Amino acid sequence: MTQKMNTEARREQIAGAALKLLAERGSEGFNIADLAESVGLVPSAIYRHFEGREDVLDAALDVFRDRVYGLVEAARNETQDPLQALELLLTRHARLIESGGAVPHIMASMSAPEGHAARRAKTERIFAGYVARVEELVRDGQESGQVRSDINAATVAVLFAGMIQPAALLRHAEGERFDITAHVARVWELFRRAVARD
Amino acid sequence: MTQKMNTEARREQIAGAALKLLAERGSEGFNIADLAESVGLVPSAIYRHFEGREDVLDAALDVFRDRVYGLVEAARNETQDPLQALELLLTRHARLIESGGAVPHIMASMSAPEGHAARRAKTERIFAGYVARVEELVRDGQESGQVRSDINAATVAVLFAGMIQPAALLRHAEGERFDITAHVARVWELFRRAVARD
DNA sequence: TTATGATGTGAATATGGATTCACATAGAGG
DNA sequence: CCTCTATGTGAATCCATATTCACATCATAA
Repeated sequence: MTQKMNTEARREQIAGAALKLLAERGSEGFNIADLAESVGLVPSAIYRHFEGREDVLDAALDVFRDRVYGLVEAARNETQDPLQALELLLTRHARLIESGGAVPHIMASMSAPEGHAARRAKTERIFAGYVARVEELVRDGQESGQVRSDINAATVAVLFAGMIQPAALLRHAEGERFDITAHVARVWELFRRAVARD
Repeated sequence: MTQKMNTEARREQIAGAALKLLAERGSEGFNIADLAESVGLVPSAIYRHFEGREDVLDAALDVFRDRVYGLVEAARNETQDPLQALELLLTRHARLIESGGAVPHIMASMSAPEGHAARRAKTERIFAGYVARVEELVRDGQESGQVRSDINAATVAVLFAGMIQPAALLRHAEGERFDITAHVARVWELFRRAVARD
């Protein structure tokens, strides 16, 4: 028998594994059997720690949120320079995606079916929260004079998110062939030119 | 009984309806019963015109591809000015999204499960084809001297796609509250500054 | 007008996964 | 060392959908 664990540790382990599967296959391809196998358990064991499938997905989204928001926090703490923080953030995203992290198909959960409105709402909140955090960074940049003040911070934040999403998609589609690090470096230059005060 | 139609017309009708549902709910929430109802048929009738669910999704993706590529063609034909064509294209995307068109969650099909590799591959091809077309427009712009020639056309094309995806997501999430037209107008200015030769 | 095939219908049937349940056992606390 | 409860297991069961099938009916063309 697989070694027993207390439910708190197990929950975290399962949620993490679920996020990984979710990132690989999207919520459509996500199923309890594979999840259980990926943590060395039998399907029914999952129910010792979660109410059911939706509960697992909910927990996975929590992990996702913490990880992504954590990325923003880390970038913020690493430098006082807001523009540099954004660049750092972008790079970290690239690294996370490269390591099969997540991000792309998670957001696809936003298109969750009617019945799973809660999941959808949660994903939307996470995305909105992310954009809001980036927006704040942009505002800081405007106050520090590095970012043009004649542009809308929210718009910039959405554009920033737009640098990540398609890259993640391409990475998922083309795999190794797509050099996300190089792409991100190039697209950053474009972004900088768009938003930096000359 | 619902009026009979010859299979060609019916197929088109069904594929169009399927695309609509897909855009609203994603492939996870897509089911034959709702599809049938949306065209005033009974579920089993769908099988008179399609092999099965995957076949329907395949046809819906065809409609999507034609529509999106058509947008690019239309923008191209409307003006000789490549940069203006891109702006037109962006605006048209916004309008398509606004009218509940599609785009966002379709691309989420890229995360189709293992078993549906064909669907996934097809979606990837469509996305790649879209980016390639935009890239060509960017190249034209570089040749005409409107777009900086020291930047990578492919990178610009991906960034362009990145202006649309998150906007579509937000539109889906926030609905009317998100003024996609206004957003697109603002983000276009950013994009222009990033890529236009001064 | 009528014969015929194509299209539509409703009632099965099939299937893949989630969920439940009765039973087994590890492992923490006394 | 013993007990008792939380955790793990395998075998059902349930359920939502896809899919099939026998039958009905419309559309068309001879």
